[in-house]
Amino acid sequence: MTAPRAHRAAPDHTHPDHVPLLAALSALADPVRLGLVRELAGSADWERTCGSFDVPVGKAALSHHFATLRAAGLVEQRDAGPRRLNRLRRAEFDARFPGLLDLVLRPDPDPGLEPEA
Amino acid sequence: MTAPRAHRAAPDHTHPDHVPLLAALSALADPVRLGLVRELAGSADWERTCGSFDVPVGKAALSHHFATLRAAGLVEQRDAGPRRLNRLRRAEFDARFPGLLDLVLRPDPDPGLEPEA
DNA sequence: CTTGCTGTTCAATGAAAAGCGAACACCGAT
DNA sequence: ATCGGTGTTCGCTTTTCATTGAACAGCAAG
Repeated sequence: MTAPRAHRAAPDHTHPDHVPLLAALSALADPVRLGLVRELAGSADWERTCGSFDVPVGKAALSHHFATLRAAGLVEQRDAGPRRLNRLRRAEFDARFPGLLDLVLRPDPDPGLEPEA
Repeated sequence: MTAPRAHRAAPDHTHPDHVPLLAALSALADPVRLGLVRELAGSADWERTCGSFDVPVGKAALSHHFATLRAAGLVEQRDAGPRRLNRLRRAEFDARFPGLLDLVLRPDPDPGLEPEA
């Protein structure tokens, strides 16, 4: 009781182990969320707030995307005062879907090269 | 010219090398297409016709799904008389997105286990 | 307590995609 | 030429999902 507990409602997380493959794929099959994951992977744990990401959407949409990422077991969030800190669940997610994160974080070899002239 | 050429319009394929990651993920992030890929993986090349798959959709939707799979570099199709034979582009797709097909074809360890009581 | 910042929720819109039935096109066989 | 089987294309409906603006809630500081 003496510990400083958060009065804010804790976000509901889903552990990667309980995430269906389809949910994982769906979560990653979106340009905004893909950007979030990649950007998050470039930072240390708990170093990024939700608003610190460079995405072309408003706060509302952003909040929804983070909820999706939590439900897919990709992101863990912790409250720190008014802001919410994020962490990529690298090891856990990779244990559940080996190689998937590696694939997503690997630089795209040839996204849209023209076939031929 | 003496060779028996197909008068039918050949389906337009996209080589996996030219497929963006997002397109690959989107193609696989669908229950029907996921089923098609898995079922196709269980058969030898050019052994399955489009209509031979056990999916809960009509022909029209099925045709659309196959078009998506072709565009994602997952499936190659060849005309054989009135029917269209399919092949999973295992090696090529795996070279472009290492591990992704393995992941999809791996039996799901724990899709929907209840968290706790 | 009031202000300011962060993030979530609500209600609604718009766009994308999946679905179907019907019509059409192609091939092989009769 | 006609027919049966296979698959595609054409509208059209329905559903799903991303997005927004505004309202709301929590926390920190003044």
